[in-house]
Amino acid sequence: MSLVLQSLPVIQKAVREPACDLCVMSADASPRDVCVTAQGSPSVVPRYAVVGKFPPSQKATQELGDYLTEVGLDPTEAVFMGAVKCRTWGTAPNRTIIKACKPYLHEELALLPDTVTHVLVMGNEALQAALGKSGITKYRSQEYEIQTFHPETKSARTLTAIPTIAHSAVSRNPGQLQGFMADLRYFAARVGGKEGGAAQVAPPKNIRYVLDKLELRRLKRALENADIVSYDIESASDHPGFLESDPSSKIVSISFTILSKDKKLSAWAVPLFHPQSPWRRIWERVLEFIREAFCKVPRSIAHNGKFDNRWLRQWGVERYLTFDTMLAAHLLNENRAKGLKPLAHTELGVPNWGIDTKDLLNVPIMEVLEYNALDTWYTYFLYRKFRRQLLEQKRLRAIFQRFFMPSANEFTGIERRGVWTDRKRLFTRYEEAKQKLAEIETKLREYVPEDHPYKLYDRQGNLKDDGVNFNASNFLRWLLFEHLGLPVIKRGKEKDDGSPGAPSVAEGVMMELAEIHPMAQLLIDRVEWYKFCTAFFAAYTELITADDRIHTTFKLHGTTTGRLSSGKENDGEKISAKKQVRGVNLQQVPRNKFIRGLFGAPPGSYFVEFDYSQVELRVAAELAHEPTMIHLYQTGQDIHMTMAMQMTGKPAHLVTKEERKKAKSVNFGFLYGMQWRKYIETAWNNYGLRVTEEEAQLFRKAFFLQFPELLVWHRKQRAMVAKYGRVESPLGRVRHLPDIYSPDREVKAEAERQAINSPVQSFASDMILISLVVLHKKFREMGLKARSIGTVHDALNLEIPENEMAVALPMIKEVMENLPLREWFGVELHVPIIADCKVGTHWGDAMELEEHHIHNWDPSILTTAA
DNA sequence: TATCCCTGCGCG
DNA sequence: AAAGCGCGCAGGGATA
Repeated sequence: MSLVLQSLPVIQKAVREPACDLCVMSADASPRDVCVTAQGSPSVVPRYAVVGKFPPSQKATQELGDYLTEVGLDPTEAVFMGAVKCRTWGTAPNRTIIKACKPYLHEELALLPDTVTHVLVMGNEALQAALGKSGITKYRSQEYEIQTFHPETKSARTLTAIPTIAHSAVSRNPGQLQGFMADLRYFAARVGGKEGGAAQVAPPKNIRYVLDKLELRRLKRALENADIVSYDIESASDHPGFLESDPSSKIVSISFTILSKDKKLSAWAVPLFHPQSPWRRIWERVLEFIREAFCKVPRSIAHNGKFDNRWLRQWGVERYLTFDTMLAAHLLNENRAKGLKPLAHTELGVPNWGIDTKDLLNVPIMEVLEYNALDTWYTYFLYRKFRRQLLEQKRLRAIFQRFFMPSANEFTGIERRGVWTDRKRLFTRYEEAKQKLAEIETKLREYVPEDHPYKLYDRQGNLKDDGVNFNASNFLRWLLFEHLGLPVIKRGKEKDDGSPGAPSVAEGVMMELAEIHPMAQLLIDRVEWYKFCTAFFAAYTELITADDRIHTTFKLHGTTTGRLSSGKENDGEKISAKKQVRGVNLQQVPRNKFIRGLFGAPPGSYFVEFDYSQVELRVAAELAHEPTMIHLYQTGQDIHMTMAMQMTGKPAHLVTKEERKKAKSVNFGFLYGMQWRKYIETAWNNYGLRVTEEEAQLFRKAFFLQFPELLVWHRKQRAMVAKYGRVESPLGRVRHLPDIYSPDREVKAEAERQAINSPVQSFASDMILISLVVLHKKFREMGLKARSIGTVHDALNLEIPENEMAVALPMIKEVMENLPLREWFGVELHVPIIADCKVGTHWGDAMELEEHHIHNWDPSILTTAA
């Protein structure tokens, strides 16, 4: 269908200013393209409006019209407007331009006929112009009001705006399509006049508010007769990280949606510590009253239930979670937004029912309870939908049941347990680090001139601060490249306006500058100590709990491949205006004794690390059926060492650990599609090694000559993703790569490399999750107190009592090297899988055990070796 | 003051 | 023409 657009005469007459010179755009445009106002189909009564970046062009509108048609909207019933009214080529609209043009748009909006009540706002520029907000990914998918008032016609209007991303962004990155279409469907339903959008699920007819003893007893009976319970807590804490063990932490309310054994559905909300709660003083007893009935319900559902379970466990409620809707959503589509609200929106068509959860204690109790109950209500309906989808996909279902949900439950314990931290070392070493940093900065200051253009003055003109900042600041760039006149070796990203990026002050650049100026080496050292102080010691000292342990949150939904991410509970959480809540990522603890030596096991136990040796290379060898690699592994050889020998030209016994580690990054680089140019950079940055272009090309060629099947496998993955738009790991984890259909070659090539990497990374990380759940079961069966305390991608960290070591070590090795892959997934490996073991009182001092020491544990080997 | 984007670097 | 993958945290600078 072709769409013919014309300017709407009423709006054009009132708004258009052909001589507009409020910004630079008009100078670039031909006269007829200056100040192009609202367009629509003549002789059709418009029913909705669309705001984009520019006035609609025929081609762009046609494309958009197809999307609109797909969700049931008639594009001829639309009024199209631009945030910027001039049609130009070459000039990108910045904030100043959008601001200048904004009044025109609001005049247009004020003049829209009454048949138009909803506005689709597409892209960040339109968002800025229509709503005065910036950050489309944050504001999309929700409803906002636009108040318009036209001074001449004296007409006031309230329009409902629904922002989404620009459809041009969708064409470039097809990965965005799903969320975009959900937004359009939602918009279409609202234009259609349906209250609550395209809601497929109605809210509960009534919510049972448990405010007295009678209702509490009824709730208990309902739980006793329940087949399924969906649950959710609201919590509050003075501790900014919301750690449940903080003395100030309380459960504000708890809610349930219950499906009884005779299939009746009901929603319940129980106020607990809320200030207006009738149970406030005895809330813990109320929880205890329903504890057993709640824990015995056969099936339990929650959205990110690991969080709720940690808090409930703090007050003695041990509820095993059988179905987590967030994790199911992630497994079914790793790319989508996983919050309850966005999922209810895209999957059930339910509009946001949110309240500001930051200040729950000051929200009226009934609002909190309703909100809390709706959370469980919609969680229940998400469960029904996702359960059906998982039942249809056997392999995903196996993953979900065999180890995804079990490991989620295991991480409840791991996060609560935390990792033991040597308090004494922590605080003394922090002081040492600060001292070291101060020494470096003293030396650096010798190169700072008395006069420099970065001094800061207060209002009285007194010197406030010396403006010296050795971080990657404008001051540092001035000092190095203007004052000292050192050469600019590399620049950052080009600016939007085409001007060159700022000179890079990264380590690789400093390594080159170190040959001509002594300051560069000092800066390299400073960066390291600064990072130690701020990102590690500051966070550790702040977050260590009274029992000498540091806790992190592991997200099972944190990555696209199935790896875990580790860090703070909520991204972007803040204490105050300036200060972020600190988080600890226990997967990025620096690999040196100074910092890894802070963590360990308390007296009476050992810190034990089992890691899969070269696991990604082994998996790649398996997936590629690479005969040389497989042979090397079957004969017990080390591919990283082979590469290290090639790079250094040293024989095996002279290659250092550090050199081998660096060769590793080169192997992974080539394995996953790195080109020779990037290899030159890698060799220099990681290795301090100068490689010529010829050498780089030779090395890469040699790598693939040695392992020729890898290239065949690369081709196979590229063909696979081109055909299906997705790839799968051997266990059936799916990585959707819609960007493979992008017209942008760079975007497409990126998707191809991801298609190569993903199955490998997925499989390797799933091996650790499987280890975790099998081991946990073994520990329980064998009555051991040994426990996992965390994972680091291909490694499992444990805390094992001294008297269990002899039994635990060989058992763990046996389990990890012989996972039930055939029994659970029908997968058979040809490459041997090896788990290496390190033991120590502290992580940093842990010693690698020889195979016979694993089978014949003797604590004295730790001391005799030292 | 709050937010966004970028740089830089810690880990696998 | 050019292209390793996967993360989280601290900080600077621009902008409204």
